[in-house]
Amino acid sequence: MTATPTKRADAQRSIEAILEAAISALGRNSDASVSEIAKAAGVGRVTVYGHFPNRADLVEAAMRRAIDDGHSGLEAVDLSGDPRDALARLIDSSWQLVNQSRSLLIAAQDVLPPRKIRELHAGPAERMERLVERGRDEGVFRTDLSTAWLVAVLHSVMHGAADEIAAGRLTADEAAGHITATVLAAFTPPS
Amino acid sequence: MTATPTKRADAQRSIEAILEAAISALGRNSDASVSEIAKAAGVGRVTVYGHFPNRADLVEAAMRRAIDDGHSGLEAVDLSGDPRDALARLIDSSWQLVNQSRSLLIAAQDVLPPRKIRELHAGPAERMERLVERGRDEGVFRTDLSTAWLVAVLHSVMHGAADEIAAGRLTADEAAGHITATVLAAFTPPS
DNA sequence: AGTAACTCGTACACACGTGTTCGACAAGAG
DNA sequence: CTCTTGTCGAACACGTGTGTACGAGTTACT
Repeated sequence: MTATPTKRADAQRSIEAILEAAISALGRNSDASVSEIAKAAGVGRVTVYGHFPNRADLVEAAMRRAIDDGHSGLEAVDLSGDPRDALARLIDSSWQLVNQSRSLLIAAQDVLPPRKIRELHAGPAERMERLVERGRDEGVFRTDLSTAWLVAVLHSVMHGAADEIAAGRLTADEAAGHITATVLAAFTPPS
Repeated sequence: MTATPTKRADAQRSIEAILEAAISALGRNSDASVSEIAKAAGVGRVTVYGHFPNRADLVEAAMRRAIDDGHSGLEAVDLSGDPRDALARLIDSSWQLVNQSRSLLIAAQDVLPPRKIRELHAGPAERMERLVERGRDEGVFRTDLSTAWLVAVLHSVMHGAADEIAAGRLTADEAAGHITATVLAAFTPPS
């Protein structure tokens, strides 16, 4: 009868540790096993299954957590003023997140259906799209290509930069500048 | 004593079928098993191991074959004249290949060390780099970013386009034009 | 025609990951 | 303090993929 509405403090700590470990472990290796994640969390493998029914559910929870954490930081970015400057600011802030959790994204893509992925990204993606739309309206971004394509290009270039860093041909410091310089040029209306 | 220098005609046919099936199967599913590949080739799984010691070696051979096939087609592309036009022509020809075998590339990345991947791509990549270099020398491509980065951007955008097609937000027909329009703008020197 | 090369199916050994069950034990909540 | 909740390790069942071994049958060279 005396149902316990909230989880016990003990359990909350475990869940916390597991999610953090999952983000970290999957960030390094996109197909890390549940055992590895449990070990990284300082927790037994069985305990993980006590809180998450599947590996898939665990990955989804980790993904959601990582995105939510990043999203709150992104919302602080000022998107007013010249869209080009605003885009540069947004890239500066987004880039770190994309670079750190790109392996986690791959893990999610392996396990989750595409629509789930899209649903998780809906929040951050929307702000980006609105900014691009505004730039198009104001004539500083090109309109001969669709907004969806321009956003996709931005994503591609960021992921490409992450690959270049992994390959050792680019340093993390240079990346943001390169991305901004490239994307801004790509978004400029053709003369 | 009477050593047979060349493989028997029988065996050559099998190897051929296996490689073709591997390219096709891995092109659809980057982690297709040896069984699947063998079945697709109309051959027993054991026969595959008779010609390729590992799954990794098989993937490498398939990758090499796919690249060589594509490379010979790419060599026919005329790279003289305005570097922008030449780049457009090269993209037109390269795009199909990248789009078709992107899943195969993923398979290769899963199994082969990065330096092997790079080594396999060395041939096609070199022509591309030389073209970009020439464009930079002639002042039509920007020099404030490294050649390596510009080439990486081109790759990223092509792979991104492949993703967009897979997601159903872009048709294969539109792709080449979008890629060219985007990359040409990205390569233009900043005013 | 004879011989070596090749192919096939089945079966085995092995490794790895997932998800579940069990019983003993610790820790939080009332 | 007591009882519920959570944790732990070990073990099990299951599935999947890799690579190897064997024996019998078939195909191509000479």
